[in-house]
Amino acid sequence: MRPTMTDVAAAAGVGLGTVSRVVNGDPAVSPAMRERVQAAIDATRYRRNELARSIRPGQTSTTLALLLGDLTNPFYARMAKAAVAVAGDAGYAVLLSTADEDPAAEQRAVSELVGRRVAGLMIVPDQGDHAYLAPEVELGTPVVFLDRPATGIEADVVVIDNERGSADAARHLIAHGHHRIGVVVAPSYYTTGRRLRGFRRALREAGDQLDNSLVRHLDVGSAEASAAAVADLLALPDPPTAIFATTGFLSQGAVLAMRGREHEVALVGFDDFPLAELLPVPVTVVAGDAAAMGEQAVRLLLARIAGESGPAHRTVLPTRLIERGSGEIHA
Amino acid sequence: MRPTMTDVAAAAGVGLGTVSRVVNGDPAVSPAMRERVQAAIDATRYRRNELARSIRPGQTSTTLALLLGDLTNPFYARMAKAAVAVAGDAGYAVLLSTADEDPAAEQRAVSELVGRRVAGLMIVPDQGDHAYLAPEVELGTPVVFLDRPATGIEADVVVIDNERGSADAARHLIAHGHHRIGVVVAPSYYTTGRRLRGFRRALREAGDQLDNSLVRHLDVGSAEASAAAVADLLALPDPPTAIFATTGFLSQGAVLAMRGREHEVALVGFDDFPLAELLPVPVTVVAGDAAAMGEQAVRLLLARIAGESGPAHRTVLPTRLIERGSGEIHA
DNA sequence: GCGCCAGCTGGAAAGGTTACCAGGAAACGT
DNA sequence: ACGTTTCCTGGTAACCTTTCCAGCTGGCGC
Repeated sequence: MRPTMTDVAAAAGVGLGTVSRVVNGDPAVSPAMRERVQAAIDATRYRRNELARSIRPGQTSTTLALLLGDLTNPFYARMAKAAVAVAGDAGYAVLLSTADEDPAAEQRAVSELVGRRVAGLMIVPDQGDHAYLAPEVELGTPVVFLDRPATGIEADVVVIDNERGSADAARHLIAHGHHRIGVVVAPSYYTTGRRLRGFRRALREAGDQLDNSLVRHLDVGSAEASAAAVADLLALPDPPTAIFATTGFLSQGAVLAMRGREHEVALVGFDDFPLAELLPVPVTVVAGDAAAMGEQAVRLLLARIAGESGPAHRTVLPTRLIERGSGEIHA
Repeated sequence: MRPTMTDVAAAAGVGLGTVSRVVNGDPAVSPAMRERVQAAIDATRYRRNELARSIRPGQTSTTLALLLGDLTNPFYARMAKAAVAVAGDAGYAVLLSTADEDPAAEQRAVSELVGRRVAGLMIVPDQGDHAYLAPEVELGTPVVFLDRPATGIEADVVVIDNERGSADAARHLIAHGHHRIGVVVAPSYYTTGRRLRGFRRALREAGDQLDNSLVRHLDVGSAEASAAAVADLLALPDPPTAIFATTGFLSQGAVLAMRGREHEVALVGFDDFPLAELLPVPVTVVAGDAAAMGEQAVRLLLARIAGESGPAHRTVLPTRLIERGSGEIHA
């Protein structure tokens, strides 16, 4: 159906090897011959078959895989966008796969991707054990974890500085006079745990203390669950003067619950989200650089593909506190 | 490096063909033999090489390609998520590529993808000519366009009903007593043109007329540009009582510009966006079903891959008016 | 002028899989 | 009991590309 090198060779009346050399820009071919073959390539509309190319031994395909939970989360969308861009610049395509936080689905997806002989795997891991990846890594498929490390295997990882970011949030609230702070914590594993820890520690270092009765651990990380928890907190006899939400979705839920009482309660959230500055009361956020995370992951992968074999790298990206004036106590 | 069928055959002491049959679930193999081979597969950790598999004649790879402009746009993110999910269910992986609205980049990306012998292409096309795709389609790679049709080639397309959706928006505003309506139009080609047309026609059908001096065509589709244009409209001696924004980003810019005057001016926007209901004044939107668009595109592609060869399909998905109470005139 | 080297070209093998063909054994019918 | 059919298995070719090797030609040095 599609023209092959053989077709081009026949059209140009040359050998197969010569066509290959021209296609790959091998300098060991005379200008006249190059021109003749190129004409045949154009005439036949030949396009090199990357698949056939990468079944050769030692050859690794020029495709990376990105496996993540939810593309609808703007953080992951930005991450994916950056990863695709950087990979594309290096001549790599990106196979996108989703696992929706389901360990079994993740494992199935990895199996699919490995079957396609991707040159490297980028994974936003869930809390399950990732020892099952060891044979793949051993067989030469490098793996990079994003946003959170994985248990059961040692591999490169790119995370943001959850603790420091949360500490910044805590200090921001303290500086604005808050002592009674409610916290909504998403049911995640690594990131939210770190965020709570960093927040708590910063308070302690400031001579303050987090009131555990004001910390709500949610069963699901949805805005609705957060809204319910925050409403509950605000209904207390002695409600908190500020809320810290550990994820973007939770912040949105908090905004929902604070409707009409925006000026009584301050809100700081982890993860920036679009429109945060347009809300009735602008929300101060701790922003992680999703694009940098995606870029760094690709770079790590490319280095491993190129043969780098040192110990696992751990990249910790800084966060940025974006103050949007939600700190003052108005009540 | 990685175990191959030959390794499995050697381990099990059987022929290559038998291994292939077991791997592919061919029923013409005795249970005893199946078990023996399966044991060897498990022992060697064999995984079928999809690349080698798909270079065979007639065989098409089990990979689809999705080429879009901006993954950061929540509409496209939802679309991509749905497409990946549906494709995955059918055993297809999705190669994600971005073109950032640049015709040259798009063409380069398509070339890359075709080189990887994807079984089908999903493209969110920009305004350039797409005749260059004709040879690919002829050579058996089906193409589906999403969100907007492409010129220069006949292919399946999935769009939303831009005109009817905008007409709904117009009727909504009329029903709430608006006659002086400002419109911000993004510099896009197909969608925004349709939206403006549908909006204008609905007004005319209601015996009203769109004042062209209140229609602002933007050079860029950013929130900032929209904010500037809306601010300009609101600064008129006789400002509009309502704004219609033709895209989600433009709506957000309008919200920005309307700050502090939310209760004087109504806002209706095309495209739903997160947090629209949390804004100072909830924004009524015309929502297209991005997920349905992605799903339908994959389905069309799979049908074509399966051999369907009729004329091009044109799927027009309905929109939904989500009223969030922004219609009343408060001034 | 002859030999040698460099430069260029052609051919063949390999890589992992599938499809097809042939062959062997067992079972069944007569 | 013999022939035939069915069931199962093994081997081989083909897919498209790259790599390696061999061979050829022309040029240059001595």
